[in-house]
Amino acid sequence: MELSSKSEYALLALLHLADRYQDDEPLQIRQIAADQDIPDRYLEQLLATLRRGGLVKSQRGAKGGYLLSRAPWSISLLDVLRCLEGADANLADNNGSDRNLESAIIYEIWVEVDRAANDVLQHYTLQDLKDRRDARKQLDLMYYI
Amino acid sequence: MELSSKSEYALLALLHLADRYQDDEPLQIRQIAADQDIPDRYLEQLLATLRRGGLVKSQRGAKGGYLLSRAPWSISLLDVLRCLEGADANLADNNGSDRNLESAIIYEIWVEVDRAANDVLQHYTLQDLKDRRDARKQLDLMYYI
DNA sequence: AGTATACTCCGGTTTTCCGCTGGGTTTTGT
DNA sequence: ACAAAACCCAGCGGAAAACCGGAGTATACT
Repeated sequence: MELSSKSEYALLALLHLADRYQDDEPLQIRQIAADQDIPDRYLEQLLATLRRGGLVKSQRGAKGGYLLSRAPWSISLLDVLRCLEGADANLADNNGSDRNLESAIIYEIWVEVDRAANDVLQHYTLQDLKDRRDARKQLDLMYYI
Repeated sequence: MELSSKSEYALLALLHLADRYQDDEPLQIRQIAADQDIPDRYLEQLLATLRRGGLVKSQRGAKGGYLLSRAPWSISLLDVLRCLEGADANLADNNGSDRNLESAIIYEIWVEVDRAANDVLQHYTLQDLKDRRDARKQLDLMYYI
């Protein structure tokens, strides 16, 4: 139930990329890392994972950087988190089918918990995050005036 | 999103205790540990935590052991998990209120995810687990005949 | 062509946490 | 008195998370 730094960093970066989805100017790691105060070498790894997962595409060389490969409204938060933890690849995924009855029951409940969480994550997209942030910005501005 | 051994062990132990909630004969750590194949020294710690959380009470000395301090239907799985992770005590719990706007938004979503998961956990009690297990036992028996 | 800029790949390090173990103390029934 | 249990505290080993570094490679710009 803990939001890892990994997930947060990735989402922040993707939000950044979503902001300039229109123009095809790529955004550099250094840029994102500096803006959001994220260790750049670590962000690099995460973006590499996201690239392998097909969520972003990269442009190498000078003037290079990263771009969102799909539209912001087509990328759910579940997509992102799945991509990140899918990289760790829990191959030894104990489904608990071999354990005793009590453990199996507990595992069943856990599946329900997981589904409930995933339902929420699936229904939010990067665009939703962007919209919510922009709305909040607007609001803060109004209070200021 | 991972069911820890800690949580599973605790639930298994509580389920055991729920089974003999009627009689006031306490159940020993060794007993539970042996039945469910749990390292007893570790289980000891977990039960201590559950005791401090008020979910079980203990009887010291010979013929001692543990008893459920409340009725099985009044203890939700959320109660149990909260008790366990509350012990770790994330005192430095960053509510993200100090961070920037983007992080705050992400944190908000995470709160929703957490609530969705907790809703499921809250609505299952130890009694529910017990009932479900017993029903499953019944079912297996029928298949056997 | 040459150079600066950026990603890419691969590995190493540090820190943190989980699961687990051990030693010694205190309480209680017989 | 003795044994059986909970209690308390402290540490350990491995794995994962978080982070850093270096050498290589692709690309743009001049």
